[in-house]
Amino acid sequence: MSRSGADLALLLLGGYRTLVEAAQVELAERGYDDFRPVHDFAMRAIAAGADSASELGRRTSVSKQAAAKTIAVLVERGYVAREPDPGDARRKRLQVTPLGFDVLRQGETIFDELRASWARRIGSAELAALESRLRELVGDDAVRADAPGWVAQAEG
Amino acid sequence: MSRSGADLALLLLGGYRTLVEAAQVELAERGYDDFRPVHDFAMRAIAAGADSASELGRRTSVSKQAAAKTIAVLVERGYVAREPDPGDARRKRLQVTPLGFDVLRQGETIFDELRASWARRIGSAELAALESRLRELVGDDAVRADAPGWVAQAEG
DNA sequence: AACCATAGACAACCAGGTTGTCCATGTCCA
DNA sequence: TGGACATGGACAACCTGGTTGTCTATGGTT
Repeated sequence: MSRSGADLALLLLGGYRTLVEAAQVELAERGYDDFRPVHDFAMRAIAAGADSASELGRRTSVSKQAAAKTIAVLVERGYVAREPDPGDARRKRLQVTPLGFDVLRQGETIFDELRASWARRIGSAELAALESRLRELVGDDAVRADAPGWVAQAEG
Repeated sequence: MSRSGADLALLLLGGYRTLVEAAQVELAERGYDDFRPVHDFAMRAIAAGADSASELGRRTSVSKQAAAKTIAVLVERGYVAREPDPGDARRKRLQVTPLGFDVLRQGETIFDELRASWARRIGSAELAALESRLRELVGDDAVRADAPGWVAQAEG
């Protein structure tokens, strides 16, 4: 029985952390090493149309320089391709590669499996209730929005 | 209605982040600038008896060097005092100062107020249920343990 | 043609971590 | 008592994921 607000915060962090750590381990076992939430965020934004470093920065609430650094690692790992934009010589067009989509899909699956295992433990209804209370409290957009800045940090 | 495991993770992160950001802002308004969870953790460990950098490192699952860096900022801000240990010339004894206890107490109060405001929004019973489900899922020790490494990162 | 906005590269810096090395001190044991 | 080992802390170099500032090349507008 926690009466303490600080404990509540730690429980929430603990939940996030538990899921992410498990996902990271599982992803590593499937051959995608050192894949972090920040990479996932960036790739999703790119897949969703952020096709340049500046645009990625804007969409993820991060400086274009920070975005460029993340892109550099994604390119190096083969998850994202960067090629000159034929229509604008300033830009380098970004594209998620097939390998990149693989890791996105697997990450998604893993998180869904983790959620399912939680549902088995406390019951589907309870989990759904937990989610909807939380959604009420933090708002729907906490889920999209500028998680990255934070996500970057809530890792290990 | 989220079916997605990824959304669940983001909701949890969003919750943590919402609380911490609000607390940070409020603490800053009360004159404690740039006080981060990592500082809170370290000070609590010191107050609980981690009276040297090495010991603090052990208790917070961090290298002694990292602990020393954190201590340096706490000392610089006057939250922690560091003085030679009379009984062992290798050690520097750490102590939370009265100012340090102030900020701890206020942080605690702020988090409790935030929790209360959440309780007003979704109902005490609902919030308590949310906490106990979460506790079931992540375990009690997620609340204590080695949050620091993570906390360090789940900031802004 | 002149001017301004934009994309991206590069460099310096910050926080909070890591590892490795080193020295001074303390402890233990033959 | 002396030598071996363990411990505390300082220092330096490095990592990641951010920041700001500056610079160049290109594009768009008037």
